[in-house]
Amino acid sequence: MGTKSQIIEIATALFQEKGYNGVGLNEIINACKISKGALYHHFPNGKEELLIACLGSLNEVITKDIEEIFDQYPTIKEAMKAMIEKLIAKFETEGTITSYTFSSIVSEMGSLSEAVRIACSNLYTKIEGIYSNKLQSDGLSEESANSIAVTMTAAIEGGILLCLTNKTSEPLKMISQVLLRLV
Amino acid sequence: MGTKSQIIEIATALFQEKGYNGVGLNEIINACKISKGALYHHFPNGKEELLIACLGSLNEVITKDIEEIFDQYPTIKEAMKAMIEKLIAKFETEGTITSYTFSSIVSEMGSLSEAVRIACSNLYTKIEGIYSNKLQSDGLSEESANSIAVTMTAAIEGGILLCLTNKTSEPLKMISQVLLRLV
DNA sequence: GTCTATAAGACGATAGAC
DNA sequence: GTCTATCGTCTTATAGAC
Repeated sequence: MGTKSQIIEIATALFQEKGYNGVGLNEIINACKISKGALYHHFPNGKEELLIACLGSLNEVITKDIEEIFDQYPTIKEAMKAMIEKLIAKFETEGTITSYTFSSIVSEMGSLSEAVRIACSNLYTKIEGIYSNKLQSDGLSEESANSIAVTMTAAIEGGILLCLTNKTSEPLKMISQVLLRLV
Repeated sequence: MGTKSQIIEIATALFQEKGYNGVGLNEIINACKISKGALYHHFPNGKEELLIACLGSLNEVITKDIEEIFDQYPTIKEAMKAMIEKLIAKFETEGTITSYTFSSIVSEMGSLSEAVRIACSNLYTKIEGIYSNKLQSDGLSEESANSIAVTMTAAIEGGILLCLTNKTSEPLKMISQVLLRLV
């Protein structure tokens, strides 16, 4: 079923870029070239159901994407370096970053439901898990690996915000250097 | 001039918590117990003018607050530790963090104006500057201090997002430990 | 400087035809 | 499964009285 997954794909990018409240259903159906009726056929409970579907899809995409990079490189140092470089390259060509971030949705959580919070929490947990596993296979203790994994997740999410705000990829470049010094 | 500054104060907290698009003018005037006419008297250009006033006010408040903490402690290590502990204490008593974060506004920037982006950029630059100065007075080179300052800014902003998402202060506690190891 | 009343439009959501 | 038409609500913003 192409339509439903196409809606999810397009809506995900819009939500990441502008936030949940920053995107209207009209904007989504225009971008997808479908009608309001079609949208509500696939998501009978409306906009928030669509958002949660987007977060679920994002979970799969991000996990697959990051795991692929992490399988390519033997140590966390190399894998992390490659991952952030990919992020920077995308930012420099496209002018925006949507890849591994959903801070736009998280930061509006004060006006969203508990189901959304849990979906976001699952996503962060999954990302942290990938980092932590690689750190442990590099020889770190579980406790130490978890702390660094959380810091990496936070620094990258924050770094993306800084890049978008300053319209330059410098913050992520600096952060990459500093994070690599941690391991 | 009580009214105008009161509007700014209340609106700032709401914007930080729910994002720019997550807060309506009606919510703001109800919280301030004023009328729509009064709001537009003080901010003739409407909601975005109010937002920019809020970011300017936030600039003063955050700077003063962080500088006060940083003046109290001789090294960045102690100052940063105290700052994050203050953040955690506030989160644990109030259940939310609005203090030194405006990611909610930044992350909606895709749907906001250039003037807003610049106001946010100024804020991040100012915070980074405080960290960097302290790092340099601790003996680090300018280049090294700047990299670490940016990483600290990003990690704290990201850490706040993780705390709000997971409804626990653990992420900031872990991040504090790791960041302090950097200096 | 603050108020009420109102405008014009966008919002999310629904009904019913095809 | 997709469409159009519509509903009620909420949005930002304005006008004009006091």
